[in-house]
Amino acid sequence: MTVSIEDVAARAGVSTATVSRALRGLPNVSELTRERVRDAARALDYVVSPSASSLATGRTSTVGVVVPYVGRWFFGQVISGAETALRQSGFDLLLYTVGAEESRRRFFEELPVRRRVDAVLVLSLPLTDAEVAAIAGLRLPTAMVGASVPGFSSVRIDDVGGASKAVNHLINLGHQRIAMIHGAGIEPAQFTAPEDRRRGYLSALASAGLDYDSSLQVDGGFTLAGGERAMASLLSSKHPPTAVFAQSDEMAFGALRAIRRAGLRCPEDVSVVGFDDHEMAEMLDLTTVAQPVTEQGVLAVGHILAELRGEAAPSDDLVPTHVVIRGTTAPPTAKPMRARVPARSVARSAGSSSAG
Amino acid sequence: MTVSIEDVAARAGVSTATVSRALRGLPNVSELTRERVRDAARALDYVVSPSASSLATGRTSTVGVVVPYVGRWFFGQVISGAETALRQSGFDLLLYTVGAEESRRRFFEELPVRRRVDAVLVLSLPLTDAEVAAIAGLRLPTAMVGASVPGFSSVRIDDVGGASKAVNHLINLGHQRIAMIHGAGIEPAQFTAPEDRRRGYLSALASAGLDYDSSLQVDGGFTLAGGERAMASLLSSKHPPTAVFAQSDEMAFGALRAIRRAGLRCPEDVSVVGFDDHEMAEMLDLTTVAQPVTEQGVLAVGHILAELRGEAAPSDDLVPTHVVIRGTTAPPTAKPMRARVPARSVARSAGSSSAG
DNA sequence: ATGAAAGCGCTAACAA
DNA sequence: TTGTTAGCGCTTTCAT
Repeated sequence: MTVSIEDVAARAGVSTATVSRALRGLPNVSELTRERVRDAARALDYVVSPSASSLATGRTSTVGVVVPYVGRWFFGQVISGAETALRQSGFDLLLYTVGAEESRRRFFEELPVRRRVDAVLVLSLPLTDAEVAAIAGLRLPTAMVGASVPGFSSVRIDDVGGASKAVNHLINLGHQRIAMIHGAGIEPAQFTAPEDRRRGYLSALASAGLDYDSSLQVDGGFTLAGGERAMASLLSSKHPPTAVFAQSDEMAFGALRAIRRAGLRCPEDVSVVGFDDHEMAEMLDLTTVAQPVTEQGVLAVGHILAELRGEAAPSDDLVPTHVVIRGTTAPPTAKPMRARVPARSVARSAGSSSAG
Repeated sequence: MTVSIEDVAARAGVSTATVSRALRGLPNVSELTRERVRDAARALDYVVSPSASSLATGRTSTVGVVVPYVGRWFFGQVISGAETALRQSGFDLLLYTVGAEESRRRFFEELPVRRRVDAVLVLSLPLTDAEVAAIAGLRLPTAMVGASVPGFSSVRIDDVGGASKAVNHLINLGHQRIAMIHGAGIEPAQFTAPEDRRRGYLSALASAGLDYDSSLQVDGGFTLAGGERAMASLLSSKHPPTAVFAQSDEMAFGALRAIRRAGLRCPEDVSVVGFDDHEMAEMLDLTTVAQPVTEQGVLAVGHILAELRGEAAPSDDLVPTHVVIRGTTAPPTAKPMRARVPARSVARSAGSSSAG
């Protein structure tokens, strides 16, 4: 029924060891023999049994990918990148979605990856200490995307740089009162994005010599509804901003809605820039900070493969971001909505401020 | 280093055969012995080696899931459903994304699932005849979601019913001139959604005694841009519809944009209903046809597990849909609709040609 | 109810 | 360069 290595060996007139060597491209096999073996294998439609091979080598040629949720553009892209890179190196991808509380608990409790994978990839999942300990206990090469944990390789975006690029874009347009809708530190400690993006925001303001006004920082909780509320409160303040930097596109979407509902227009009355380049950002014509996504999966895989080969110790990657300029940002207008006299006549130059 | 079944056997004072039986819950093991074995296993932190087990049984306890693309809400949900169901039955999920032409070709050429999985799940991937033949050649239980192929189990939504429910909703609101933006048959034959949804549309019109007007059927190519063009052309016709049924939410989004750009309003001037309940539908307040998504993954898994147990032959499921009423549908207004001049068409800034 | 032993299909020393 | 052989860790007859 199933053709085994013995069948191939018999047909090629060699031993099974030779077949194994020949098919895996090991040296010390004459080209003639290798051809013979290949022909036999092809003729018999032979496929190596991964279980047998794993059992013999102790390797599984499989990487476990742990992800909170699959159906979001971002994760999909990262997974695609990872899969391509893995497949290229002959690895399979075992998927674990642990978004639901229950499944997450079970995953870290039972660790179903044990004995099943050679390495682990954790995507955008800030881990608790106990969870980190569980993963560490596996003693497998592990890489994380979107979070950094000592001892594991990691791939993250440059949140600080991205945020300051976004804010610089607004500054270059001539804005001076620039608010920020942030997501407060609701998540575990490793989720450094809110803090990093805040730092980027502050440093951009500082290096432009702009005042820092704490009343211009509002919490949007990283949700659309939160962003809407935050924007509404900003608009109703006595001295509203002319531009807003939202720490996520979702919050920016909410902000757009709030602006519309307040009877104002974007970008004529208020400019908005988001962060993420969410799938819908293009559709809603949102200026935002984009990150290379697929690449992060590829990089993470690079890390674990290197570790697997014993070539490298855990290391961190910080990937750059760039501002995608769309229709929600424009120079401030000298409208009565603003109480202060705007400093005008800064060249529009949308393209020039694009950070590559 | 790694603890094996022998270690457990030694510690429990039984044979390896007994350990195997005890741990797998087989009968013919005294409760006392079973407890002893369980304790030993727990104490040693024993985990069965899947490779060894696979090699011995010929089963992999793994299911291959083939999907064109991971990062879309729909696929994510289906995968989640499938994974939960699989995990519950002790199966792992091996992921294959074949969206890219290249990866798709390689998948069906090399069939990397051979010897690796016990069954295959194909999600929303209309297969060519050659691809069907390749999968069939695996001789593995196979289920498809979103397409039906003779010989394989399948799970699909009731496209005909869904479409007619959507159109009935419009009819119940009082609409009489109801257009349809469809996606023509660009895909392989198995992609029956366009045709089925058209049938639902027609049957709803027919049973309401409404006239059928072929000029009210426009192609939107299943894209946002196409939907926008289609809607624009409908609006510019001499006798525009008061309501539109779009065969997909994406096309509906485009339609909404066209309406806005024409200076009209939805639902005051035109009602729009979509199909899919896309992630963004709620955000854009789109009335649409929703389908149970996670459930389709669960059902598909049910099929293959049943086949795996030899309990069932391939069979088909048709899952129901329901209309989600939101803000884009309303009764037609009495006053004749006329397009106003778009006030802001010039004000739009560069880089916004997302509708390309 | 339990044990002994023969594989499952491959890889990796070790020999030749 | 190639062959021999001993595992890898489990399951499954077949005995007992």
